Amino acid sequence: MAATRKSRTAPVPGKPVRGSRSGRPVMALLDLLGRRWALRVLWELRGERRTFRALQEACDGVSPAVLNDRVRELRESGLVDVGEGEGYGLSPIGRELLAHLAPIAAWSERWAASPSRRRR
Amino acid sequence: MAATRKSRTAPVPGKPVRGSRSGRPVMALLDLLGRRWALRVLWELRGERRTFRALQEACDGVSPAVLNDRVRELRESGLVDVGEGEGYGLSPIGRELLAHLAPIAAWSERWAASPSRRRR
DNA sequence: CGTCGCGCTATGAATTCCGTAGCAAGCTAG
DNA sequence: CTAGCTTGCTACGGAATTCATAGCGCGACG
Repeated sequence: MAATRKSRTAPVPGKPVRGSRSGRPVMALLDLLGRRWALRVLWELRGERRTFRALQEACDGVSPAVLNDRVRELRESGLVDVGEGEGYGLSPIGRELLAHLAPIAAWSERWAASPSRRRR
Repeated sequence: MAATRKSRTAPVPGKPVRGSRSGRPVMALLDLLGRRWALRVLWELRGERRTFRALQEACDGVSPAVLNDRVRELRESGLVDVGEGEGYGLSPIGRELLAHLAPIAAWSERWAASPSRRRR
């Protein structure tokens, strides 16, 4: 079919997702956030809203095809919304998720200095 | 000699990673966790340690090639360790990360029931 | 020896992602 | 009206990643 190109379905809690048939919300989340640029897009929206092109630039020039896929999935899952002339931004529940991601950014600083990060 | 196959390099804080040249730890983390199965592997190790095959089964039969890649990356970044005859498990700092991921699982339950997941 | 489970590799195909180019629509100014 | 600009997004070919399946080498049994 492919109305346009590819109509990949965004992972939605309550339905089976890639890698899990259980339908547990956490599995849908792990699938959604495990896609390339998904976490980064959310991260770059943590502050103010951004237009498509501003978001693309913030994500180090990610290709618009992929960005559009991620943004659509994040909108379908309700984490991101669009406003007329306002660009993209986090929805209320999306902002809740980011609130949990913030301490992880702080953790990553400790991680960077961690001695357990040995290479081999 | 790491691998006969292409040994992809794990993202390491302090060095440029895919999609970001800044070297900021949070970018390395977003790259590391944005790879397929990475979050899921950490999630399945949140409890007790698991052997390679047990971990594979827990992840709905992910292919061993990918699992080995993820596990190697997670080990190189110090989040996961291996014990002789003990299988894979979280390192101390890895357990710190999971502590932050736990409330996100609780959040996902609220997300699943969220009405904002229906609009647009 | 035969068999088992283990960690892990090999391989070819399917899917996803990337980089670049460019279109249609909505301005704004001349 | 026409030219020039920005914005959201699609097209396309090629590169990278992920997938499913088969199977190797090893050690522990019996």
